[in-house]
Amino acid sequence: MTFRALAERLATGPGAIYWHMADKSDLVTGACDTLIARTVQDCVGATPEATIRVLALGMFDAMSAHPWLGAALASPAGQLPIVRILEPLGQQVCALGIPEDTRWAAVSALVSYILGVGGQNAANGQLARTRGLDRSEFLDAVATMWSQLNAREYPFTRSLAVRLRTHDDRLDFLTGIDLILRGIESTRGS
Amino acid sequence: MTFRALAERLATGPGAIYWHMADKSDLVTGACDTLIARTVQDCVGATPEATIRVLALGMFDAMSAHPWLGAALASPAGQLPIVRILEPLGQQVCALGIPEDTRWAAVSALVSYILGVGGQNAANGQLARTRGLDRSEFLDAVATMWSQLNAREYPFTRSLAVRLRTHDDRLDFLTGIDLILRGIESTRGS
DNA sequence: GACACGAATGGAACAATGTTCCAGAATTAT
DNA sequence: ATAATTCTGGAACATTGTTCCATTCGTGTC
Repeated sequence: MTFRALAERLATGPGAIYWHMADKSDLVTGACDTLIARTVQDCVGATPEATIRVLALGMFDAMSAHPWLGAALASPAGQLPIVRILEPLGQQVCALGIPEDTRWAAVSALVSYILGVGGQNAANGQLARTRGLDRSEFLDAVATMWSQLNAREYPFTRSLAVRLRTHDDRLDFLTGIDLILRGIESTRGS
Repeated sequence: MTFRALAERLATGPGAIYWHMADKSDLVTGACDTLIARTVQDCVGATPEATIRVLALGMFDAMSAHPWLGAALASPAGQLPIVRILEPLGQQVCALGIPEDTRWAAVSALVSYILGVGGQNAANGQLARTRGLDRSEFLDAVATMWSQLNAREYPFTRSLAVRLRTHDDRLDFLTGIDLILRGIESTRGS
């Protein structure tokens, strides 16, 4: 979304926008903020783990629905949008009974993973869009490239090529969350 | 790094560069590729877990040393640079004895986490640089902002503010990797 | 040795985009 | 009604990726 496009949609000029906003990062951060606030509120599950899953999935879906979110969340660090995600995750990790000295590691791993997947997905989507491919065409292209890799150097990647065409991003994402959750819980006993 | 700066450094014009490269993404992808290839080669540890740790730390250090890497790795998805990371991680996960149907989840979680942390760190660094802050000043600014948050809405984030000033990015990153590794290994039995 | 032809150069120009400027319109206060 | 402040919107500026093209360089040929 460019400033001129925004100005046209608002039937005004760029200058009018700059009277209300300092710069583009202001605009984007604000949009992130309201969107994430809406996404994060009323995320409750039966258990802390379930709540974390719901939160993570909410973020995943928000980033899928708004491709700019993934890219936008990468830049304003420590800012309000990130805190809006950090806080409920942290509260749930506390509720899990994780000792204080490992809470930060647990929460930071969750946040990094969520933002990492989101950013990667957003980039994939944007790449596909600029090339005029839909999702399955894009996956096909990647799978084909992977299957053509050198068999001796890239055995593992080649073995993934088939599975790639039919995989479910959302499910894989949730599996990753569960993986981290299990890792977190295994620290509780030690 | 802008094309004009690059042209000046090379004592030539932009046109000369375009004779050899298709566009900027070509240039960046190429740079990523050689850098990651160098980073990933000879990553060996005593055990698969240790090797994964070494690989991840290598990527972390490379992204710290070259801030553009984090941003660059977000865009070319499924491309060679990503595959260069995916492959050795996958091989080590295989060596861990993870059953085939959960290998993808394990590897994809690792990759997403590594890229997520890298991207976030790169963004933090860039933000700090544009504001002319060094690392400790930047952490101070974030810690101060966090400690001034509303106590009722953001208890967890506030409780992190103190710890933030003295934390070690590299160590936290490795802790996250260990978390995921433990989660991966706990799937082996089930 | 002169010439021809493709490879490579480098600087000017173009297009898109974030940003600033400013003359004026709209609104509000006195 | 007048003055001052707020707000608008379009023109202009700076930066950056990219393209164009006249020119130069190197190499093989007669």
